[in-house]
Amino acid sequence: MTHDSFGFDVRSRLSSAGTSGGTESLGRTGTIHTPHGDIQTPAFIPVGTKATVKSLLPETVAEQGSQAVLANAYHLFLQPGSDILDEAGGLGAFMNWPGPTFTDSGGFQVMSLGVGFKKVLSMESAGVQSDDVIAPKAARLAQLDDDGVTFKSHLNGDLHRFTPEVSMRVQHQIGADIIFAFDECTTLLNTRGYQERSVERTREWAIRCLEAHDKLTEERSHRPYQALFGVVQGAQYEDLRRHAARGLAELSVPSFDSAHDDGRGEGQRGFDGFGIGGALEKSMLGTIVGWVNEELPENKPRHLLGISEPDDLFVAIENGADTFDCVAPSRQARNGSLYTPNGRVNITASRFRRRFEPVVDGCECYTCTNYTAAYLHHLFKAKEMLASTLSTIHNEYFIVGLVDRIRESIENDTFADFRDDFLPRYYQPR
RNA sequence: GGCGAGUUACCCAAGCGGCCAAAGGGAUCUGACUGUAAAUCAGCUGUCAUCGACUUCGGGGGUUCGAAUCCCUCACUCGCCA
Repeated sequence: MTHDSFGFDVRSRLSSAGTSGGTESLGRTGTIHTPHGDIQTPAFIPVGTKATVKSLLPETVAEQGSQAVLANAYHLFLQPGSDILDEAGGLGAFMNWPGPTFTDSGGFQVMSLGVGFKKVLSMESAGVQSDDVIAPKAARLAQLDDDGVTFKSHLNGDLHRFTPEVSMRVQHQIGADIIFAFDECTTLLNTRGYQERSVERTREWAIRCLEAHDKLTEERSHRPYQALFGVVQGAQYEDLRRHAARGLAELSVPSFDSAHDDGRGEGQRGFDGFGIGGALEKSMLGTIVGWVNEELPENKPRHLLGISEPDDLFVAIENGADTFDCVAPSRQARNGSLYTPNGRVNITASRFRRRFEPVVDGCECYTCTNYTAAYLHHLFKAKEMLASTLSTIHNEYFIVGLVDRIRESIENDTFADFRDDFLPRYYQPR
């Protein structure tokens, strides 16, 4: 009872013996099947917001181990326009990426345009709650209502409106293999009451996304099948998270599209997978992912949106997350912050001026096998664009490879050993 | 040889009697970045030090309660005219 072109198989489970406590672990490995290839999970998916992983050739993205890339509907809608992606034959064809692709719905952008937003907040700042604007970076560009969002383009100020239906249309035009429902992304600083209303709004939007998606899938049956993931919100509240997850998992709407029946019966459509999004207080990340994944069906993939810190990856995978995306590896690379087994280092620091060794000894990435830390240091100091390229290769390789090794450790039943070896070294005081 | 303009912290450059240890850049150094308005942003940069203290604005000498700022003088730089 699987789709002809999309599906998910669990391959092995994280043994509970390998984790703290004696309870059954939610962690697993598996395979996501898409029209453009399979993704072995857990997997880290690099972000290519505007149909490019900044500073990298698509061939290079593949060489450093990435199985898929994630682009953004909001950005591509504004520029060059999702109709152009459609004419080009879809995101993959347009950017010359033959593998699987994802697009984010634009919900997060609407949020971050509305308020100065930090996704993972520290405990201190999480203490204060308010629905007022939180430290706006500039004037608000977005206004939210129950039907959708009206916003000004950050590029030229043009007025636009996103609704669940618009997001679905845009994401169908872009044509990624996996697309996300249009959700409202709150911050930890919103009040409990606001989070409740927001979860309800996201659920209503999810229904509209499913209906619009079904219609578009029918209309555009000449295109490869696109899987739709619902997004679980609910901030740091257990009851809201569980309620949101259960609600989305149970959702199904009448479908035109019997060809893509997912097993819930002829003529019904539900989500193909799920995203976990929204405000996450770092110390609760694993707990929250666990609540959600206890409610979500085991036979569908779960994507944790916007996370890639090593400790977050371990704890999220242990709690049943399958895929991740995050801008951090590439952004930090461009800003000179490189990953090592002993934590991040700022390659622009003067101590690297004469370090004629790889950034990470023994690292098998293209950068470390061919260039020295001193050379990267120089490229940054000289503001040469090769600095971004070489650093991004290293950082993406590091995080993609880290998740690959976590996957292997689950299959070898050495997850806990690997984690307990890796994390203390990575976060040791320097 | 004559006339004019100038000399400010690592560099460029404001300041033209007190609010100046001295604007603003750059550079240096350090740090941050979690569904990318990010090749971005923040802090630091005379000395010692916790408040605070001490020595700076080409050199020297004056005027003044008080000078980077006014006067004299010397040195150097750059223009234009011989």
